[in-house]
Amino acid sequence: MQQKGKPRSNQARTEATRSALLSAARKLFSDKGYAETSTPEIVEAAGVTRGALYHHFEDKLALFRSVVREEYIAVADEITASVKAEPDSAVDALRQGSRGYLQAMSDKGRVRIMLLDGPAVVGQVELDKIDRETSADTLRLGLAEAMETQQIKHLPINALTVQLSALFDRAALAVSEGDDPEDHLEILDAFFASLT
Amino acid sequence: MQQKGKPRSNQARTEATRSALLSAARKLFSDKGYAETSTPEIVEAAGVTRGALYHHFEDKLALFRSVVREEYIAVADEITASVKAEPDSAVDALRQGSRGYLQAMSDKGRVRIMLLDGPAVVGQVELDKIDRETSADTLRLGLAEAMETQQIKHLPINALTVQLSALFDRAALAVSEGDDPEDHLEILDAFFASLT
DNA sequence: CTTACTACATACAGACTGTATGTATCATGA
DNA sequence: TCATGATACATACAGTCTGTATGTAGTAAG
Repeated sequence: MQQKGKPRSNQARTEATRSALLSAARKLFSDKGYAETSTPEIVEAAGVTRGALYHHFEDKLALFRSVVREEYIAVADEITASVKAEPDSAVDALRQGSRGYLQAMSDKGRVRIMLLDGPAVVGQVELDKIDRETSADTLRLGLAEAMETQQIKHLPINALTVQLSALFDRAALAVSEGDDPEDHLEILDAFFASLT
Repeated sequence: MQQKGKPRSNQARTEATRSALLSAARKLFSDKGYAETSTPEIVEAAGVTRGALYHHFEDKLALFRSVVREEYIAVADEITASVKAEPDSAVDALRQGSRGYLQAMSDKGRVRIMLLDGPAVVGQVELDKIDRETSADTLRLGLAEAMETQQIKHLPINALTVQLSALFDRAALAVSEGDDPEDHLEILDAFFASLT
């Protein structure tokens, strides 16, 4: 029977520690918010020491950024999965995507990290960058193509992308506070219809 | 020539101190954000001591809330002033209001306080409450009336109000980051048109 | 098997928040 | 007008947090 001195490769150690930190941090940031979560709390929940945290992450902010990025990736995956391979039209794709997004955001912790603390802590500019990287800029590209193929009106593409995201985000926020998703989807559909 | 022992009524003292604190706090919160602004900094800028701050405000958060409320009031006033007494239609009122809002939010500090730190620090729910109180819920009431008078489609009023606000907010945010206001106003107009 | 490097653990300095307590100024009733 | 109480602060302190510096154990490499 092996004592506590388990031999593990450095790579395995790093992966285990980083993963434990990210997981513990995600839960605490979700539950209490970034500012109200202390690094001592995080490391205790993760079963490591602050030394480990500051070895793997530059600071508390860098840890939060990593958590945010993981959330963005997870959401992008869920949306992709929710949209059928071949939507009937660009608007149909938007409709499916908006439902997928609201579904993916039906987690209060996720809303807090991505829509409340995220903009304030890491800034909207960097958040947009993360979004583009993790979502492969799907929304913008989809809209651009829909414009080129005359499926929707020609409008300023950047502004349109930004504002559509805003609609999705605030809908998710409202739903997380108890609003009926269907009400918000109805407004979204009305907007999509106006694009044709 | 009066020495330093000026006699002032308690009311005057309170007003002067509170005002100095709010003004200094507003500038610092605008420039550096809530978390990065310390109470020692605030009181130094205001020319008072931390004792005065904690005498007039329960804590740093309460001071921030007061700053936020003042901003909401200022913005509501600017919007009201920007909308002509008798708009031609409900949609026309929306158009004017949206321009007034973007104008009022053309201050990066204001955007930071109201749209970035605000939601994260005081929470979206309480922010919405402040908004309703300070704006007299103008947007919602205007939309409700426009629906009754058949000027715009019948849609879930709460969700519509929330999402319209979202469009305004994100447009203001994007403009504060350098986007062209006209691009965003064009999208807003398209959305307004979709309501008729 | 030695040497270097990685992955931590521990200790510490500086700063910040909120509170407790002390003091000066103002309001008030006799 | 003078004592008494209330208000508006000022100062000191306790507890906590962040980031860094330094020390150590486990791992990789020759």
